[in-house]
Amino acid sequence: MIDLKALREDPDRYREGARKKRISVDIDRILVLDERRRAIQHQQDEIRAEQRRLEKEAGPRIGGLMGKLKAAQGEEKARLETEVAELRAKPAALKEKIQALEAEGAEANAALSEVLLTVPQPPDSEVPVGASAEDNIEVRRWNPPHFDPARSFSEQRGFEARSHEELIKALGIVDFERGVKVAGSRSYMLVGDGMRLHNAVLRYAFDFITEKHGFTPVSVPVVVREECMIGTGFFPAGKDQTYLVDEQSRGSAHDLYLTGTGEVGLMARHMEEILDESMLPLKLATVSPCFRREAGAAGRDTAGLYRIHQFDKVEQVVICRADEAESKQWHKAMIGIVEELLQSLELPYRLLQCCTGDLGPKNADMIDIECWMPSRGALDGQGRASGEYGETHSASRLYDFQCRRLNLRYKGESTGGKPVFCHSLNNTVAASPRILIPILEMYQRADGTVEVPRALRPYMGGREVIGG
RNA sequence: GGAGAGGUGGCGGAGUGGUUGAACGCGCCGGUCUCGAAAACCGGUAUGCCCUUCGGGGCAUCGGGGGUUCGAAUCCCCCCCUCUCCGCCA
Repeated sequence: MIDLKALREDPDRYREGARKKRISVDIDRILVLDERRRAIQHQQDEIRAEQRRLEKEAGPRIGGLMGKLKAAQGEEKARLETEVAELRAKPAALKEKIQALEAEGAEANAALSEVLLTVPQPPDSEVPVGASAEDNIEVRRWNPPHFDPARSFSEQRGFEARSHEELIKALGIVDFERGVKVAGSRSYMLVGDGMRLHNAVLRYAFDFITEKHGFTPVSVPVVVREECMIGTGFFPAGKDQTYLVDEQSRGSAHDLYLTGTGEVGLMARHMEEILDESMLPLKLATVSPCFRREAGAAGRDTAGLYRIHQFDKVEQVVICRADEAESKQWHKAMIGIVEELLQSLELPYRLLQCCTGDLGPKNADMIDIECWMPSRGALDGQGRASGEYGETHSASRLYDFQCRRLNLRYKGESTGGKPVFCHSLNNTVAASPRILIPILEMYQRADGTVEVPRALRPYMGGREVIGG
């Protein structure tokens, strides 16, 4: 949610922000609706004030007259009755006016809040302007010793890389056929060492973020109410990317939605709260299943573990004071944690500064982290992939956009005791099975077996190899 | 699924038709006392929107919506949510 007052004062900033994000939103309509709403409210307030004045003087008079009326007779009685009726009529007339205005105001309000929810957070000025992920800008790369994605896999390793799909098939560690039988396209079932490796990564990542970096472990509901989806900024824009649990047709009051990330539960946990400044920053981490419909992605990345409907993810979230420098610092820190994790897994990666067109409605700034995946990218003459970076992490900085929607505030000395919306940030720690792609492909050996990364061995019962 | 109880300010908890935006307690802030602190005592302490000559003023808000009434936290209707017991169940 953006600040309506700020929009009123500087509508161009929001026009420009939406334009840069390639999101269409009618700012003028908001200004008109806002103007109308305020005019109506103003009228309503004045009439109400008048009504209250009347009611204060008319009440006791009516009481007095009613007393006299009991004793009165004939003309006197008729006169008193008329007077009482007059006294009663005035506020009644005002009430009708108020009700008419109320209806009008409610309409304007509803229309306004609906459009307001679609106004994206303007991107930070330093975010490069661009149309889509194509225009994202590489910030830096990191390579483990003995491997550089700039040179071919075979040159460096002495054999041709197999894709994770080939490796999986040979090792029998993912059952796509039966996954599809059970749950439809983009479904899978991890089996044996596939499931073990998946769990190992998640447990490693979870311990990494909670034990090593002090984030508080929390579990999250993954079936949530709509307020949580709106509050965290995923709705209305992402509604068709989300699975709907239709409970209304069964007589329940509300439908529920499957979350696409643990971020929803972690953030929504604190909605409608006023935190004491001393509690901040809140550093939270969870591991949860994530569900994504992948609507509009038909035909893209259909094979393998890259784009699937359900996966598990360790997620980190920070809720901090409304301080630009502080939240920027947390953004860096959260990215640093992921870099440390990927380096410990010795996976080549790069950081991308996402351009405005790739940000999504809620972000002011976003850094993607991509791991090197030998099986992706353009094919050569022999049908061999050249390898390509593939997105595995995404670090978002949102200022108070999300907390405004969630009505998540804090107060303390620095706010002068007044409640102020918090800032929030989120970043992947590890999402699996997607992260298994670079792990399997980078750790494969000439004989088709896969070495277990050193960091994961404690989580694999000390095993060093999968297969063979 | 069946039966019942309840939703009031940051929290606890009064309040069943008339200056009640709301007693009282806790918490918090300021002051007195003290070398300092605690205790005690005194005072203050909701949010949102709008207007403002920046002193302040107006309106709304007691789960949500509608109704009765000159007037509703209080009465009536509908809805939502939470809790307890029973049933089922990992």
